[in-house]
Amino acid sequence: MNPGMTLQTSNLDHIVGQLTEAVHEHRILPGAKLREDEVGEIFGVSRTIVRQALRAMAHEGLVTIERNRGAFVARPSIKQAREVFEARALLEPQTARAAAERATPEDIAQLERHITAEHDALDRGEAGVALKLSGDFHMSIARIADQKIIEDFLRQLISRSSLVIALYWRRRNALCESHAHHALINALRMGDGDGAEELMKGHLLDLFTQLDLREHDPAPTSLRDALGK
Amino acid sequence: MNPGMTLQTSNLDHIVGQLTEAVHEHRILPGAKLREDEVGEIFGVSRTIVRQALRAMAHEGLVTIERNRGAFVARPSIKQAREVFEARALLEPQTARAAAERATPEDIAQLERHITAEHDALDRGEAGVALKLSGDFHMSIARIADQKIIEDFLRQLISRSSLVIALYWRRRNALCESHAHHALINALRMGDGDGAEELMKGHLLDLFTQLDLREHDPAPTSLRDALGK
DNA sequence: AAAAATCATATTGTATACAATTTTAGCCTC
DNA sequence: GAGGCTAAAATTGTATACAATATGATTTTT
Repeated sequence: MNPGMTLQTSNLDHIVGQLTEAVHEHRILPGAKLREDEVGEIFGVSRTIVRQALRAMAHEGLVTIERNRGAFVARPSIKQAREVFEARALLEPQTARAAAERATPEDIAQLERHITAEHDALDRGEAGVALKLSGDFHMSIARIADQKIIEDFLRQLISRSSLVIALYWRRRNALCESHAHHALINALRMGDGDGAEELMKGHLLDLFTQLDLREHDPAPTSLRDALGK
Repeated sequence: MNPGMTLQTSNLDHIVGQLTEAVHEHRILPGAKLREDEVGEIFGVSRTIVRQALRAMAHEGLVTIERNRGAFVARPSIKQAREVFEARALLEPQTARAAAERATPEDIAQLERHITAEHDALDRGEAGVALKLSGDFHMSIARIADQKIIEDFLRQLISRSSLVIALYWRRRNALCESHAHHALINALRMGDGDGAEELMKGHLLDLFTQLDLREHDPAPTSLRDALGK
């Protein structure tokens, strides 16, 4: 639309993006404290901006803010974990159907590049990166469906899913979502709405049943290490 | 849970609540500017708090923030208006079903009090208040269904619906939702999940088809008058 | 007179200073 | 050594000061 435009992303967006990515990739774990000074020093901004970022992430469900105690990466309860996947089951199958009816060849190509990157990350043993890319894959489908509001909701749900997986994922080995994602792409390519809807439904159920919804606490993380700064 | 507890709602929550209510009741119309100084003076807080409040409302979709230009009550586009009701159609029927399966007698009683208040407001000619109560009615159903996440999503959708109605409502006369709401309560009382789901689906479709999705601009509002301060 | 440029004002963006609260460490008591 | 009190330090909450930008009036130019 404006090819030469220097896609200016604000300082705030950058901080939210970096922190969000780190949480999605499990470099910062649920329960970790996000001190305002520390974050501000890392990114070279004042606490004013950091507080905006943390509040934005709190609105997305990624962060919990406790008055006078600070911001922590959220720890979804077992009930919340259930609700996250129930909500996804309500939104995503229908969205996959809409995407199947609208997907262009470029859309398909982009999804395939996504899958490739996801696979590569797994090969390199970067499970966190693969998980993050998997979330991006689901977001892409919502984008193809051209439903901005549902896309927003899904962003929150995928963020929370990442936390749920960090807390309740059963096995130590990584999620292997390639097959399900491949099948979905095929349905999208064929314009098979029914198939896409069913595949997505099954995929989400599959993910959910691999959770072990028991209480336990995760190890804390050093923020500086997680952000590599 | 703690009967004597002084339900302390923070200063910030109070401002968000007051502004949100004013928008829901159409005392402040889409496009109206919310100057930080003005809001701060009205509520007796500094711009720091006001900015938090406006950003929170932006996250809910009630406010649009334009860099260096300020915050305005959001003006959903026609496409967004459509998406709002599509999303509601995806979430609310299922939620009504869940509510029908869980509603207690107290829940029913509360809903009926709601309807009464709504009716009274209409009798007094306070269309905005009635609209706000109608939104509360839908929120109550989500609460009864005991789905916090969907409740959050629905809050955003109902907020946006209020803006959509302000912009695109066809007739000058008020929405008459009493009948649909009464029928819904009956289904909930009977524990009739199927009925509740169908009634909600029809109710939302009914609302949507009464919109006139054409462009036009609304009159601006004085903030002080709207908040009565 | 219309359009453009300029300056003054108003408003928002960010950093900093100070207040309020929590956390931590030290010390005492038992 | 465990528990509890006190004081210091660390951290967050809010207001204010200053910088950057946008807005609106005035003047200048054509």
